[in-house]
Amino acid sequence: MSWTDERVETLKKMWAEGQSASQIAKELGGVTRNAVIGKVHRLGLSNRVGGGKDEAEEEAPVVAAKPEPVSRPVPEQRPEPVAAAPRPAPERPAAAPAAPSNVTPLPIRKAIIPAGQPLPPQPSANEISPEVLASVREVEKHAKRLTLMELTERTCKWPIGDPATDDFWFCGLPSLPGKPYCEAHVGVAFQPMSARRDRRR
DNA sequence: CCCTGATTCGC
DNA sequence: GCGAATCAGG
Repeated sequence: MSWTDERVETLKKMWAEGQSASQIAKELGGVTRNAVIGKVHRLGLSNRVGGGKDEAEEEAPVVAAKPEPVSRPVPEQRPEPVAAAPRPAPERPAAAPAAPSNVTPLPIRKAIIPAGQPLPPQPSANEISPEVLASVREVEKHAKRLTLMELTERTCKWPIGDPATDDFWFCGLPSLPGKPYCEAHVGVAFQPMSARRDRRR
């Protein structure tokens, strides 16, 4: 692969957006993150913050206040065509995590049905043992609260909170090799048929 | 160990 | 110019 104008453009764009070299490399394909970094330097568009080294994860403010300057209500034009939206978890386990939000320590949540659909399936979380639920809730206290963009192949992609509000993030704990979720969440996502059969209490 | 960018240097 | 190897750090 060579650095065609198009590829360079993608590189510039993504780098400007703050994407990491590895993410850019993945997007472009055919190159490693080293190649991307090398190109970035050759293009002279190195530092993007002004700091020197390291520039990794960033604690996402729980509530991102509106960046309204001081006296400029002018809604600046944001020409962001932004490429394809990052895809969520690729697979759908037997018991899809429809709304694990009911286990988060949040104030009373308004019953919002974002899709406006009846949500027929609803794999009733009642079929999950109290022990597992308890451990999951415990684990979620330690969740890394990652945003969609911060997820990788090795981070738990279990959604927590209400997608319709700002109280939404992903578990982010180390996922099991080959699995989309961490140990605790795999436990509730993948349940053997046998264990699912009339487990009442 | 996972990840990040920075630098070097043979090609 | 390119990018793997290496380095330095979180």
